[in-house]
Amino acid sequence: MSTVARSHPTIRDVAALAGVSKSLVSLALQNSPRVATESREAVLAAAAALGYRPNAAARTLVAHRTRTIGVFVLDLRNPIYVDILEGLQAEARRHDYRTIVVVGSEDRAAERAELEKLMEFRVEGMITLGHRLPEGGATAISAACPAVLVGAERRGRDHLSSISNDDVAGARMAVDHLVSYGHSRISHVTGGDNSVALRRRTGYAQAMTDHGLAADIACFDGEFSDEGGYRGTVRALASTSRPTALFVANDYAAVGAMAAAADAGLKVPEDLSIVGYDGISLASLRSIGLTTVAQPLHDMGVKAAAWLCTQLEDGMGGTRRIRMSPQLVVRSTTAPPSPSPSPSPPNLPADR
Amino acid sequence: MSTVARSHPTIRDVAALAGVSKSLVSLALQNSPRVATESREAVLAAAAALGYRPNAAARTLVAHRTRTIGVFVLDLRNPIYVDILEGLQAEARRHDYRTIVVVGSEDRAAERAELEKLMEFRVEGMITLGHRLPEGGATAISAACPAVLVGAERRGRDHLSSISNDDVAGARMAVDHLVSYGHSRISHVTGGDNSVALRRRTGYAQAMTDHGLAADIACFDGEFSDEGGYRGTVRALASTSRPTALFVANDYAAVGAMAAAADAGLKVPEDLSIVGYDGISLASLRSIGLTTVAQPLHDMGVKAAAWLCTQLEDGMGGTRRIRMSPQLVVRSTTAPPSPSPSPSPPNLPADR
DNA sequence: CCGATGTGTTGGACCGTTCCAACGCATCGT
DNA sequence: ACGATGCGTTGGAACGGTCCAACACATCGG
Repeated sequence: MSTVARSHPTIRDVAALAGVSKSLVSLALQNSPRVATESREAVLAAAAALGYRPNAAARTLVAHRTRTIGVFVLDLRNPIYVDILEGLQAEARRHDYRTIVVVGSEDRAAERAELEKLMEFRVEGMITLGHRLPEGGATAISAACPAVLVGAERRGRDHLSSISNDDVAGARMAVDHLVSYGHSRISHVTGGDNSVALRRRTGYAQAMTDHGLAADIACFDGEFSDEGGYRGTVRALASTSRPTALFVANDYAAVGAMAAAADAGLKVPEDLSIVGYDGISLASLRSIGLTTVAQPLHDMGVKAAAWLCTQLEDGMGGTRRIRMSPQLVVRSTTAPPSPSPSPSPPNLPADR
Repeated sequence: MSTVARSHPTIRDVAALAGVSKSLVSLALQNSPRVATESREAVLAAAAALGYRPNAAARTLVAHRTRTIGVFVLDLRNPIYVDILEGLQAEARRHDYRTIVVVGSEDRAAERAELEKLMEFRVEGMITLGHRLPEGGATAISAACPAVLVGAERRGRDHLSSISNDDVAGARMAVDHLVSYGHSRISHVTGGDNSVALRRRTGYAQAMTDHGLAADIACFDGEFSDEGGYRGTVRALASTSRPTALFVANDYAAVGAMAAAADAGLKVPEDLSIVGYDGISLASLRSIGLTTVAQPLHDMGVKAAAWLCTQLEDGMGGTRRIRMSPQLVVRSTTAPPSPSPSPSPPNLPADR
């Protein structure tokens, strides 16, 4: 009892059963005011009886609209994208747009093909979260439809909208916070040489300078990951004038930094204060309680969708670059430096 | 220079430019062997010149196939679904199927509508990760197309395929591991009363009984979350015969358990061993290093897609229930119980 | 009684593809 | 010289909807 012939009933089948023309069925289903209540009910009943579902392909073919926007997400493992995605979908829904999500993949060719399929589906707009578009991909996309890049800042030339948090300002907040606690030997574990990491580094350096701590600027190479944060922190702690506080490029790396501190026998925050960046939910876990600079992730998603939808609705082009302000969230990994600067450094972890 | 008229060129435009008929263009683009090389090149050149992209809607309308499978994901915040999703997409791609993802939402109506759209798109099959389908949704879906439920075990009646890990066996692994370390006072912090949590609890009880530890069975109400694990653990530690080891219902809750242990002044694993469940990447972070029962997440995704695709390709119906074996991953939160069972319990955290 | 007006319904064109039957034209065997 | 064969190409039907012009029919005002 399950070798069902999965052929879907069409509008004609409904029409036949209801004893009306297919045109009338169409009208009735869009509940046009000009169909007689009697025939409307007949149509509805017939449709229900047959389990009729309109065929989206046929509809979009004639309507020339899909009311769909494509979303490219670099990496679903990174929860910041999930938060953004959520905001974005809610807002799109409000404007009566559907979203279809493509997840970035190791296999660049497959990824590219997937994007191509999106265009063949005739998505009306695109939003990318974490852009690592195939070379020329950005312009290829923007040639086909309006697009908004989230979490990326575009340099000058191309006409793509973007929306991002102000990394420079965020980094300054982190430093300001630590300075307000009385720290001065504040080091930075970087997130690599991508543009986001670079901006955070810049903000760090600027803030230190502004506070008259230019001499204490010290950056250690890290990465946007647990491991990267661990490695950078090991090096930072081994340096001659050991920092009393660390600004780490993102939350994952900050968690790695906490592990490195523990391995070095340092207590957080007593012996070492740590500030992360991003505000992922991991940071708020009880056993972590990381002080961090939180991006307005949900809001960034909302704004991105809102702007894209107005563009689509008003048919107006034009590019906008929105930059939003992050917010410091103080938890339990920061505190004033301990009064007694431990004179003999405790056992350092083996450098790996 | 950017008020582009975004009207897409059609196959006719290409034909006109190449000086051939639209039929030939169609043939050439599917590179049929029977078009002259000369005209093929003309077509390709014209298509490139115009930036032609086939219209997926038109294609599927006539082809009656979308080569697309719909995926419903309950909650992207839970990384186990992301792992499954990844495996699933890779496998689907191998079979030349595309996937389109719908994310669960608070707004049940919106969620339902989204699912409905999926059917209107004529996805050929469905996979659901973490089923919380609108009532009757499961059967509604299976009436429209073949479906596979991942991470759910179906009871008897309906004809839906499912694939899950063997929670009972996994829970036994956790207990066996702790027993092999010499623990006997092993308590369980539960994951609530959903079916998955219930099965894990059953496995725990069975294993305890098998080891002759039936008298030591003790379950404390928790939840699949940081908070839930914390609360359950606080209660477990307050019990008269304090456990030396804890089997916690999932990894998030286990992380909460670690926090509770720390708040109680207990060291993990010296004073308390903890085993989680799921094998999410959070568990492998340096500062956590959780011993856990890992589900073969990626593989579950692969198997789900593989089975669905064969069903679609061979047109054969029939339901399968696959149950896969989880695997114990030993890290640093488990150890033999400390020889001196601390006589006076240390300061307990305030119950909150 | 007739034209105007309005209400409910209908056939058919159209959207952009794919596919099929049929075509023109060389080439070939007899 | 002529039918058969093959290759390359073509028009047109179909897919399942939407929408428009046109229709039948009743009602109404003058």
